[in-house]
Amino acid sequence: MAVVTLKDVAKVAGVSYATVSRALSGSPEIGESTRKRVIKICEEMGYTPNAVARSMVMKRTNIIGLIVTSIDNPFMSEMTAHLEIYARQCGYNLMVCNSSYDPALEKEVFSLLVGRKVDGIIMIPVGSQSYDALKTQTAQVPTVFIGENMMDLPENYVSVDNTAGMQQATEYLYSLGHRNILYLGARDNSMTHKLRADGYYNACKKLRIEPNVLRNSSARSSVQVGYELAKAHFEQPFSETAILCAADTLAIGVIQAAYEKGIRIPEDLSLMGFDNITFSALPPISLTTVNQPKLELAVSALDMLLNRIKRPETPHTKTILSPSLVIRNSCRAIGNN
Amino acid sequence: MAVVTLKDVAKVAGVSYATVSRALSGSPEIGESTRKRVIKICEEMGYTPNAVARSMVMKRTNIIGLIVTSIDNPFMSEMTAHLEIYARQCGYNLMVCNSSYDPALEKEVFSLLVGRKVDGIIMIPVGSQSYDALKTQTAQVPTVFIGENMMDLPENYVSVDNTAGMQQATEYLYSLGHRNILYLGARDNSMTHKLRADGYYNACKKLRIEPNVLRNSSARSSVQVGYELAKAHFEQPFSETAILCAADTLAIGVIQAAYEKGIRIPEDLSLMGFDNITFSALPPISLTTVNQPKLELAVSALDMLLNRIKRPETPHTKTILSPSLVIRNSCRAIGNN
DNA sequence: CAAGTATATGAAAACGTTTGCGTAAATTTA
DNA sequence: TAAATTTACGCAAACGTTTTCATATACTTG
Repeated sequence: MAVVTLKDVAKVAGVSYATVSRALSGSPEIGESTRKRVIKICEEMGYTPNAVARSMVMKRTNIIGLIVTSIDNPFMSEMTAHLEIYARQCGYNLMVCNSSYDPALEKEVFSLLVGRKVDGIIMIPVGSQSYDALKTQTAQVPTVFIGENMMDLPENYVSVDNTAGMQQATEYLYSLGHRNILYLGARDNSMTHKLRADGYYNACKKLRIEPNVLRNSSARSSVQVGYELAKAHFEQPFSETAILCAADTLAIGVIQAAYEKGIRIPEDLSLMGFDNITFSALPPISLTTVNQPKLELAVSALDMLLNRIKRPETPHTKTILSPSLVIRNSCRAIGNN
Repeated sequence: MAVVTLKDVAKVAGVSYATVSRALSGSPEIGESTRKRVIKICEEMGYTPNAVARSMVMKRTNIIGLIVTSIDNPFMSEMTAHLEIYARQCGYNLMVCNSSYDPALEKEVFSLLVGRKVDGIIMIPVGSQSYDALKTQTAQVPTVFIGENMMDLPENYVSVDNTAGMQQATEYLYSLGHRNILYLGARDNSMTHKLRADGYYNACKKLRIEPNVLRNSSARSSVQVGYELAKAHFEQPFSETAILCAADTLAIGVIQAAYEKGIRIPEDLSLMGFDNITFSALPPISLTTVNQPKLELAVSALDMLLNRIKRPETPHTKTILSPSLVIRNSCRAIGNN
């Protein structure tokens, strides 16, 4: 069980351990014959370099920390998968932490990762307020935020153009003939949600239709919340021909409430979401929605982080990606003339 | 940006760095007054211990490696979330890697984690054959497998009693009056699937009904595969009143195929799955299924691993947990007399 | 109060690498 | 062929901790 180290190899090969190190690192300061001989011995002895010791001297761990609110959330887990695969290709490993939607915990795991000397941190923050809480911490290690739009704050982030996406969604419904569109699930405590609502309002103004918003006063957008909001709404008679949700999860809750009321989608009511989580593609759901390009978000975020790791002095950058419409079967055209 | 180290603190405090170390580690070999003073200075200077350096001397990283086939799979991501939270409570961080269902990659990331000097590895293997491929590697670091039943192989694993679960599912359908039950999706290359099929056969024998199996010849159980199998099956007239699927994903594919054929679930056909992935609870799906207790699997696996880390000489252990029926709305009772 | 014991602290080794510097041998140049 | 240059390698420091051992001081005890 004794682990074989550089020194062991050096002893067997009859060279100094500097030579072994150089043989392995591909340094030019070494003779070709010795290199081959040393490498052969390394293989025979089953030598694996100790990454911890290397980190110690190189002052670099090749680990990047990832903080997400909750891994078991389709959006996050998909992002995580993309990030892990791409990071590994770039020579980095991922240390993953859940913040569990708790700002205090978010701060705690951030410190933990700093102590671990990760080379950088990518995080999907609990909310925009994370910025203030983490201001001192993000100064200690290169950090990139994903998903949450930090506006003009001096932070690095990559996000989707939430406003344009929601505007596009509204216009799509309009193009199908809908004039009475309920916007369901606007939240006040999230910049992302504010921006999405803006998109809806913009479209309404442009298309000259009356905005109609059902707010979500809770802190999260979950299936449960969508269900409750819709259920209450369906109690009274309503005149909307379409519901546009601030998130896919909400839309799935609406489906449930509609089902219970005998309201058919899309025959009786058109429905749209936002995010394009994996669920939404499933045949029994088949939700028309706005896609967040998760792979591109992941790749951009990592590229941005790697850049900052190389050149920490670079000014902060933001990348805003374009969302796109994903048309499935939850909306139908209605006569409108 | 200069990071403050133990030595810096020692210099300011006017003590040796051994003393600082002791003050922080809660060693009793230190005067109460110095301890307080040192700790205060640490806080003032914003000192964070360097985990890498500590790992170096302690020969322990407090990192555990997690290898999953694919993070963006509801079963895995839920397990990962449980594992991360519990591991952190135990003082460990998680380094997560995707094997992407590729045995070669699985082997590669395993070595990578060994080089990282993780204290232990938890893995959801690509398949039972992973055992042979990794035999030499699992000898290098404490390893626990999750999900896949390794039978009597000398490995540590925690799994669910797949046979009992599927038997229970079959019996449930029987109790609802079903006598003609199609078992859909049996795979040959997976021990887990073999055991599940065994459960179905056992029940059939016990209940004296004729087994009826539709095999899956591909390597994975996906929604797509379920859809294709069911679609082909539905082309000809069939007499089954219920379909029991080897996995929830398959069942969701069946729902799609049924929907397209105008077959209503559960009115025309009862349907069951296995795993209880998050999807299955969603209202438009509402699948009756067999639950794998994911939290318990995660906790048992980590406990088992931590034990082996403490006492590597312990003989191999296996834990088999009990699955349980989750009754939702995809099955109905039929007259049978 | 002397001798012994307990307590608080410092010095230094160790963990396994990478790398700057020095130098002997090999090669080139004049 | 002597001098200059290049090449190949070894030595040892450094990275930031923890911990063993030694030791000086303070406290106990008879």
